[in-house]
Amino acid sequence: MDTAPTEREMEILKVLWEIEEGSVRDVHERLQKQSGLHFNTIQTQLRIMDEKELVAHRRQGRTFLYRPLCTREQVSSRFLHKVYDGAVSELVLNMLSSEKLNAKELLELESIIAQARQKKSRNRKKGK
Amino acid sequence: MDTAPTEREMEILKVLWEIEEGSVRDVHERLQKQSGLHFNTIQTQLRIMDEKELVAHRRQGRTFLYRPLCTREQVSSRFLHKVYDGAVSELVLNMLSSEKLNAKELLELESIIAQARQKKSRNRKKGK
DNA sequence: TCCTGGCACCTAATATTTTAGGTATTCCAC
DNA sequence: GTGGAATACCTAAAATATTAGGTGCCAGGA
Repeated sequence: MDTAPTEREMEILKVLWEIEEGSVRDVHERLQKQSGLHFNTIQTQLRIMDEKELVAHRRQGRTFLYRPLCTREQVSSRFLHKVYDGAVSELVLNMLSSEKLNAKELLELESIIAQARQKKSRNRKKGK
Repeated sequence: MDTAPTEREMEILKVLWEIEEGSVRDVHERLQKQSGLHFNTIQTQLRIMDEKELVAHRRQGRTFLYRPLCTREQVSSRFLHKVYDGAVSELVLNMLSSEKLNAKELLELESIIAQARQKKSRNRKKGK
């Protein structure tokens, strides 16, 4: 994964992130409703993405099963650095103002971070 | 802002977010070191971005001053929905695992969210 | 006045992405 | 076997993004 995924490649990756592994048909079916794209279009995209090493494939009988090589973490990290120069808190601040989270969601978020922090301090004590 | 900014457009937008408003020259100078792009290249990009309404311009004497119409919030929100189907906590979870924040940064993050939550509950009481 | 530098504006070449048609092969049902 | 369906593979057109050359205008200094 060196080149950033294009818009369409992202859509395909998203499907693969969900299903973990799938044939052209699997991806096509899930994209069909929204996009109306031709089967071959997806196939070609996947071949190109294979060349770019955004995905990899293995054979199962006659059909190829594709899996993502590029992860959501990688894509997100790239985005963070591209748009925010890596400032996570800036990003979060913007999310809070644009996404209208309810109290429960905010609480959940807070606890996610608290947990990460506690885990970190535990590890420090253990000398990890 | 309807079409998503392309890769290059994003770089230009990022400059405009920083400087708020600037001429082709301003943008070009800030991009020159990294990218080595020609002045006219930036000018053309800005013209196209103007057509797409990613930016707007006004005249100051003979020169155009461009400002971003597309905000970081918009770009981020779009990203969130495209990649995570809008699940903020998923995104944050991934950020926490990929970005290696230190304890201080985590604490800051936690407090940002706590503040947002408190503000929300205050507003609820006031019936806002 | 004349020249020069900076700019908008026009134009187009090149590269990349996006799309899908056509062919060949294989497998399964009949 | 034969026909049809599903698939990989090959190919290329169309759309879009990226890049920069060239022209002409105008303002300010010589």
